[in-house]
Amino acid sequence: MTTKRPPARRSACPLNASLEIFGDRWSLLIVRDLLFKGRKTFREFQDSEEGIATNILTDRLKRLESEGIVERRKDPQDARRSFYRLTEKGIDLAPVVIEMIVWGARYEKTAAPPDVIKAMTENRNAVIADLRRCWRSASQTDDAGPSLSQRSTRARR
Amino acid sequence: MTTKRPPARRSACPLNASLEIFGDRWSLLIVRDLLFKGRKTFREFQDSEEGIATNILTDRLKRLESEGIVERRKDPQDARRSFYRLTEKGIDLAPVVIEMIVWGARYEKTAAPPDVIKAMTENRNAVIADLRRCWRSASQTDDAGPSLSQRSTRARR
DNA sequence: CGCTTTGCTTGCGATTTGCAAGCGAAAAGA
DNA sequence: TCTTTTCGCTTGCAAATCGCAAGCAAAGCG
Repeated sequence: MTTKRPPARRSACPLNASLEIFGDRWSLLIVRDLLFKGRKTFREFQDSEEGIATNILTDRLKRLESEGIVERRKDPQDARRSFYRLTEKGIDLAPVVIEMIVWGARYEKTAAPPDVIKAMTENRNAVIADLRRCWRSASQTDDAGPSLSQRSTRARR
Repeated sequence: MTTKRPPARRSACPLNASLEIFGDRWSLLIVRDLLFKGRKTFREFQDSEEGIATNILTDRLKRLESEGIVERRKDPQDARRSFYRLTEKGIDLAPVVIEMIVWGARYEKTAAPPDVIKAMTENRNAVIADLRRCWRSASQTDDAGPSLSQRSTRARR
C-alpha cells in the first residue's frame, strides 16, 4: 500500500535532483525564453531559434508546471491561448542559466552580445536582482513577465 | 567540399551551446565526482550512488574528453587504468554545478550537508576560488586532483 | 460560413537509454 | 606457472525518448 509517488530519485544528491528535473536539452531553453526574451505562449516558445518540436514542447511545459517551475494561466482575451510564467522556484533558476550562458560564451563560438556577457560576469548579482525584481512586479500586476530585459547591462556601482 | 565538422549547433545561443555539450542527465555528475569527490577512474565513477551504466559512462567520458573538459592519462603504475582530470575548461564548470547544487538543495528533498550549502551560497566566490586553486596546484604536481574538498566550508572574511 | 491560429495529439522511424553479459589485457594470488 | 581477479570497454537487446510530419478540435476572424 504505497502512499504516493515521488518518482524515486537515483540518489539524494542535490545536483542529481536538479539534473533529473531539468537535465535535458530543452527545459532550460524554455526558462531562458521566459527569463530573458519575454516569451510566454506555446507559439512563442515554438518559434525559438532552436526549433523545438511541438510534442516535446508540450511535454516540457507539463513537466515544468508539475515541478512548480512555471505557472500556466489562460488568456482571458483568447480562450485558445495560455500564458506561461515563472514561479519563484523558476526565477531562482536564473543563476544556473546565467552561469551556463557565461560558460558557453567563454568556451564556444556563439553570438552572445559581449556587453550582456560582461554584465553577467562582472555584475552578476545585480543582473539576477534585476530579473527577480522585474518578475516580482510583473506577477503582481498580473500582466505577464518582462519583455526584453536589456536593463542591467550597465554596471551598478 | 566541406572543411571539417563543428557538429552544427541548433542555434548560436551560448546557453544552447552549453546544453548541447553537457545538457544530459549524466555528464555533470561525472564533473561533480571529479570536482568534489576526488574520483578519477572509470571504476570510481561507476561506483557513484546514481549507478551509471558502463556503456554510458564510456560514452560520456569520451565526449567530455573530446570537448576538452577532461583529460585522460594512463596510470604508470597500472597499465589497465587511466586517470581522468578536469581541464581549465572543466574546472570552469564549477559555478554551473554549484548553482545547480544550491537550487536542488533549496527546492528538493536531498541529503545535502547544510554547511556545504551555506558555504556555497554565502561564500560562493571563495569556494570556487578554492576549487580552482586546488586543481591548479594538483595539475602541476601531476598527482591527481583534490580528494575531499571540505575546505572552504568555513566563511572567509 | 470558410479560413486561420493556437495548443496539443498521433504515428512512426531513428536515436538514446538501461541493463546484462562478455571480453582482452593486465595485475594479483596460488 | 597457472588461475583468478580487476579494469575499462564492447555488444546485444528491449524499452524509452526523440524528432519530424501530419492531423485536429476549439476559438477567433473575415
